[in-house]
Amino acid sequence: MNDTRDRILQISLDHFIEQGYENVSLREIAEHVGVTKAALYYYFASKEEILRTLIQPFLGLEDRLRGMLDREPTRESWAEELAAFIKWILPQRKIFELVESNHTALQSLARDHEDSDLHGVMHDRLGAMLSDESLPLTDRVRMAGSLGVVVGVLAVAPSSAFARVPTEELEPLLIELVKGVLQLS
Amino acid sequence: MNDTRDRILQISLDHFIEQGYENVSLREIAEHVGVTKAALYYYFASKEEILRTLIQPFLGLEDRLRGMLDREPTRESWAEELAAFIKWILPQRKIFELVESNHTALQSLARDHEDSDLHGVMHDRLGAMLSDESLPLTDRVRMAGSLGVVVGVLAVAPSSAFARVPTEELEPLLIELVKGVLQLS
DNA sequence: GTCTATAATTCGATAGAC
DNA sequence: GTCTATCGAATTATAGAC
Repeated sequence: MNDTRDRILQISLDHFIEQGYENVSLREIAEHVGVTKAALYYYFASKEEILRTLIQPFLGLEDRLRGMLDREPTRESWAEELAAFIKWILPQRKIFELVESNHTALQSLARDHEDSDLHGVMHDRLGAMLSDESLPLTDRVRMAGSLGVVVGVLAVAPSSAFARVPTEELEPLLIELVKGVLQLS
Repeated sequence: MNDTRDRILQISLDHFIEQGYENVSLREIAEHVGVTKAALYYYFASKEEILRTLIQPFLGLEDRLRGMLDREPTRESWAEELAAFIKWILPQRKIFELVESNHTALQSLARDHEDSDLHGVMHDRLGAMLSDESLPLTDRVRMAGSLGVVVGVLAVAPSSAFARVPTEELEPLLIELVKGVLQLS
């Protein structure tokens, strides 16, 4: 019966998104779950492990991004990669919110463990790509902007806004927007 | 001679952006400034006051946003408002980064004080606008996406990427992108 | 203005009973 | 599995000397 464990995860997810990982205490989580702080430690070895469990679906992302950015992207290839990313990310929108609203927490999480540094890799590779002056500035701005579209619709906009719009409806709209920003439509 | 005070602000700004407000201790700031923790309290009454001083240029934003969203925006009016916002925000890019990477800190900051709730207002109004089902879904997605473009280029992209691109060069590119996403070009 | 020293609180984590 | 009780560490903030 993993009921308690599931509720810990669900409540942690909600609170981490709304208040930020660092501002949520284990006492607070335990209160909402209806147990004491100590009970949390029966299921998770630490607060960080709760966070790490929540973002587990994202761990494959690092390799994905490495491949994505190693190929010296053009506007065309970037559009294709972003489209694939959109399809992959849409069913996990809420966890994407968690990741996007807790950059710094994930950063230190990866620093301590020799864990895969999700956001560090993304940040560095993105920086390299967008700073590469062999590409025209307009292209680089469009690449950053097209990524911003995805983040904007899925994570910057209040979750209430599009939370109930089904994935299948959102996906083509997003892909069309991305292609538009990259001047490929 | 406000030299120490200025260095406190500058170093705090850098660290808050890179590590997140909650993960930066006053001890750490004092160390980098070259004084002791206690000296910070000669210039600022609290850690929060350092943050509040840094985002002071943004305090006018709340009224701006209120007006922006009270007019039941269309794609056209939203494009105009965003263009004005871009022009206003560009000279303060770094502080925009601070705001964007510290949502939750600013949220609790506003909760305690009866201060103007910068991000709370933005969040609520945006949510209302983007949830308003009297507008077609495509328009609402485009509005969210156009905002995402701005955030993406100025704050999501690593600061190294476009930090040295002059404002006058970035402004027309951004405005063109926004208009494109809103199908107005 | 800046220091040393310390108070007061909170948090993550552990020990051990049941 | 969950509890009570507590530890140790870190943090913000203050008091008072210089």
